[in-house]
Amino acid sequence: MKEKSTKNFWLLKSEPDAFSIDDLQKNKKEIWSGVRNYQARNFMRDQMCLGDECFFYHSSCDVPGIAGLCKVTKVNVVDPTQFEGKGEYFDPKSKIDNPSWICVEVSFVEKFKNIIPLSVLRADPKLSTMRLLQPGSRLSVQPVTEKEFTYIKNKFLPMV
DNA sequence: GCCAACGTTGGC
DNA sequence: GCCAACGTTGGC
Repeated sequence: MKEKSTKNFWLLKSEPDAFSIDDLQKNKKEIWSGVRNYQARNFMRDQMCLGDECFFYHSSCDVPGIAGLCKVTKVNVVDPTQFEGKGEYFDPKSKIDNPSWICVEVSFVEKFKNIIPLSVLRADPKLSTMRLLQPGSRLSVQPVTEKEFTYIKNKFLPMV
């Protein structure tokens, strides 16, 4: 695993009430803890590489959409919240010497002046195959193709 | 607040 | 290993 030398691209969802792009800007970096979905974990554990670029997506809010950019600055991070007994993300089945939940650390890159709303992404036929836009796509960590990533940056960033 | 889609759990 | 019940996600 993690033998790829090319850069990967991702979309990370967060509820801005809990943790927003502003929080990431303030903190500079953050451990992407609390993910409790195996598919999402597998992406982080098996495929994310140092330097991978990520869209920071705001979900469950007034205007869901892409709020900014971050990048992967640490891999194979043991999610500390799985061992926090009283915490929301405690996992009694996880063992200290064989942790179930592995994540990454991401660092702030850029906050867009204006969010790129989900509705606007959805209105672009060129993005119709994007994973985020598929019905019932709930994965909080999901891959984005390089094509999609650069297309979105080129199309929207001059305006936002 | 509704609800559809999806993931997880647990009995059998 | 099936599948029903339940919980969660997240847009609207």
